[in-house]
Amino acid sequence: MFDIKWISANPEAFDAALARRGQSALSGSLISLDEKRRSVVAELNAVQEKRNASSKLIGQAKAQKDEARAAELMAEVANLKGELTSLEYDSRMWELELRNALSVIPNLPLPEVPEGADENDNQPYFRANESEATRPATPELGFAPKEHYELGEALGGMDFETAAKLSGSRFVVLKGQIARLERAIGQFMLDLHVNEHGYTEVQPPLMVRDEAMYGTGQLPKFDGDFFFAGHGEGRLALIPTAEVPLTNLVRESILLGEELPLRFTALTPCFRSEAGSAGRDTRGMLRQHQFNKVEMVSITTPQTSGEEHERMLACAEEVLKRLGIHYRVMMLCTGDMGFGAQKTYDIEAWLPGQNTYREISSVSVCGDFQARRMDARYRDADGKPQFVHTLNGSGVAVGRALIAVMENYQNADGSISIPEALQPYMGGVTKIGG
RNA sequence: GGAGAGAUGGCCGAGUGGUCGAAGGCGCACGCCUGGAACGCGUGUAGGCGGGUAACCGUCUCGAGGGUUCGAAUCCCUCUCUCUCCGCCA
Repeated sequence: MFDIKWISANPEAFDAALARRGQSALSGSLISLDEKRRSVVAELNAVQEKRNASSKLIGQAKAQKDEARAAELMAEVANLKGELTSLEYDSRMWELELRNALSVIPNLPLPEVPEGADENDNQPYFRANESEATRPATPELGFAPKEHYELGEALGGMDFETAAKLSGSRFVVLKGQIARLERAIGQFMLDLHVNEHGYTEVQPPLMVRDEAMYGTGQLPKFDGDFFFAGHGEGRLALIPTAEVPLTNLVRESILLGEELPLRFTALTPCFRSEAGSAGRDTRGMLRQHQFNKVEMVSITTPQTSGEEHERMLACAEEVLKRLGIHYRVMMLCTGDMGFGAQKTYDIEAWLPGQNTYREISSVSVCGDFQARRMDARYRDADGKPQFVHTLNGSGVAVGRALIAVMENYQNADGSISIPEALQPYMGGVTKIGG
């Protein structure tokens, strides 16, 4: 959500940034909408002022028992009534119109974000002092690696057929040590962020109101991408990511500057309809309707969101370093970024079975885009309320981390070694199968 | 699911139709007092929107929305949420 005042003051910058996202110019129509709105509001205020002044005089006249004077004033005010009603209606309408127009505009990319159409234009990202060598190496398997579902099915721990009987496609039943491994990965990551990265563990609701979905930008534009459960007359959305409840934790509030940054993390199931991805990644558990994910959310001041973004990326990377899984970091181009993001880093894990990198985490800074939608503010040094900045990142997707562990730690006999970091969570088990 | 109570500023709490954005207290900030503090005294202390370079002015907001009225925190309707008791239940 954008500040119409900012757009009015910087129409060229606004349209230029939109153009980088492949959107046509909007400042002209938005500004004229706002001008109409403001002129109605100004008129409404003037009439209200007149009415209020007269009403006070009526009170005084009545107090002095001057009924004649009171009657005269009352007649006067009665005439304003129709005008008032229609102005109130108009101002509400223009307000809504402007809000609706603003609510479907995606966030603007930061200057350093590379311009591009799709994922092919994303750019590898390294910090200073960082290179391939500072990240875990690819495994030297010495045999033809299998894909995770081949391994999982052979081990009897991954059952897509039965899941289909229960729920259809894009679901899986995990069993035995594979189920335990999935749990271990989630626990390990959650503990890492809580114990070492300073995040507060949260167990949020998995079903949320439309308002919460609107706050983080999932609605109104992407209604078809989610599951909804009927609830009374209305509905509740099954969260597509814990970003929604974690970020909305601060909605409609004014925080103290000293409280920031706030850092939340949660391990939750996520639900996505995958409506637009028929035929993509249909085998295995890469793309499911339901999956677990550890999410990180930070609430910061505008001054610190940039460095928090780097910090959050490092927190997510640390998961892969500890698991010893090779990965790369990509800075998403303008065409590949999500609706609410100003800048996004994707972490892509190396999957030997697929012989490619696949996204396992996405870390975004949203500026005040979500804060405006949620009305989440803090008091700055002058005590003035300002919108916070919000960030979110996976730390990381559990289902995909399971895939990565299985494919990277597979042995020639189809067994899977357990990375050291996970062994305490597996009751000391060092290998599955074999 | 049944019965009842309630929602006011950072917090507590008064206010049942008229000058109330709202008494009083607490908290907080600043000033005075003090060697320094406490005490005491004084001043200030919500947010949105519109106008204005600004000081400031106007307007809206007492859970949300609608209604009655010249005028609503106060009256009426609907909704949301919270609490208590009963029933059911992981």
